[in-house]
Amino acid sequence: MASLVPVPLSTELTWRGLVHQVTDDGLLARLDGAAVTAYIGFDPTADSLHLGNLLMLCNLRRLQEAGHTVIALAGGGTGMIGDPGGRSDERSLLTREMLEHNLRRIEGQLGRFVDLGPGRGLLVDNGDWLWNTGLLEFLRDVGKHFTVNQMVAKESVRSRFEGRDSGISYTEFSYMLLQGFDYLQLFRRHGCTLQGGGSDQWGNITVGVDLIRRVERATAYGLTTPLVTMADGTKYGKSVAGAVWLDPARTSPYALWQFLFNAEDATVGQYLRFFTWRSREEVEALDRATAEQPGRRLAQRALADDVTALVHGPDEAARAARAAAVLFTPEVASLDEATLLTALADAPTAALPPEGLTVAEALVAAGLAGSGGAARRLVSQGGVSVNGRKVDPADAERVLTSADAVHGRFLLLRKGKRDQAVLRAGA
RNA sequence: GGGUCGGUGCCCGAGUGGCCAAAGGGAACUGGCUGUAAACCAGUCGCGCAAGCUUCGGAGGUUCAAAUCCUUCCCGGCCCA
Repeated sequence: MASLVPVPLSTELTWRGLVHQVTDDGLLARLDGAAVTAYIGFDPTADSLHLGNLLMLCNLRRLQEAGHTVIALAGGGTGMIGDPGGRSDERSLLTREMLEHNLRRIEGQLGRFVDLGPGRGLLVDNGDWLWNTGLLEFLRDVGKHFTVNQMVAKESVRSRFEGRDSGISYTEFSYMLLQGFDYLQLFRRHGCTLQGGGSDQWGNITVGVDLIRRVERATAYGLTTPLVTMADGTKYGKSVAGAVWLDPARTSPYALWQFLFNAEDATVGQYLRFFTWRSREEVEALDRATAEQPGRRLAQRALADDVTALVHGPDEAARAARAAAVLFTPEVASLDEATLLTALADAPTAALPPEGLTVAEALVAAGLAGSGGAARRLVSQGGVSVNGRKVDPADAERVLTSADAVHGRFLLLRKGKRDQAVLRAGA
């Protein structure tokens, strides 16, 4: 995982396409020099980080590997407010209990991606200062440095002014000041002089940079990364079922691997640059492979293997890859039980009720169809196979018996080309 | 607090007493072509095998009949104080 080649960090970030905007053109050169302290914030809006956050985690790690000190900031304070950016409507506030829960879970995840050793990295919670700052103190020390005029001009706020039926509460309007205050705190406490984030964070980051200049008369920097999007322009990391999470309980390693493996040709190269540690030569070779032999999906496989390993470890990645290989073989039914068992360990599974089920009922039980009608529709459209064999469109009501189960225990159901699930009997 | 406009299916959005399970678009799903891509083409897209049932912010009401009318409550936008 460590970059063995001594490529300057600025070069590294540039060829990977990770630099979107910088507050000062001199920043990249500085990154190749003496160690700086950098931070990126993560708000605990859910109890797990997702694929979108992973890019920021990767960036932190790249900074760290280049010798810089990194701070992962968990937004125990800002999470109470909610960033208005990128949203068309007001957020519903999290309760303090939910927030606490999310915070603990996310802090645990952050610690797995950045080295928190002394002098290497730090995990902080902005609740540490935000909960203890008085309102008057905040208004005088922070608010005084910004005019509403400039705050209103920020993209995150302006978009909420233009919306026909949306507005923005004073609460969310204040968010940028809180984030600016965070940066100031980290500057004072830890000498932090660089804040990173997605391009949607630009406005918030510059508030902090300005604040530090005005209050401390010091120069701090901001660096944003392009927003990761899919070929159709939508935000990356949202699957059909919602976000792709880093918590294996929410998104299994198998599901993560599958999501990555299905990356489009048009964007897989960008993802490899963003999310993996492959060298420029390797990535460009994979680009060529995609161009010349797209059907082999070598780039997608590399992406799925690397990122799954990064998030869940190499063993889980290998298992997910094996499960994919097995489950997408037409001969699944003829595999021996041991192979099947290991392959299925990661695939979505549900218990097989002892009584006979119709094909339609089995699909619902396995979670592949939301209702009986939907299940029947799928079968009649020819989109279902059981144990690798397509179900006749007229057979939705056929009762599956133990004779249909592989090794008497497994029912391998597949919807369409990609969606697989297993019903298994007994323990 | 006053005025005013609005809250429709995953999202946007039409519908203003029956012809409404509710137009249209997007998303999504299946099939075809492929490569477990993309694009494109076709079909599907509340629940139910069906008869039918349950939906249009919540609760009541008027009516043979309500997403559509009335009352009230909740939520949001804009303007005023």
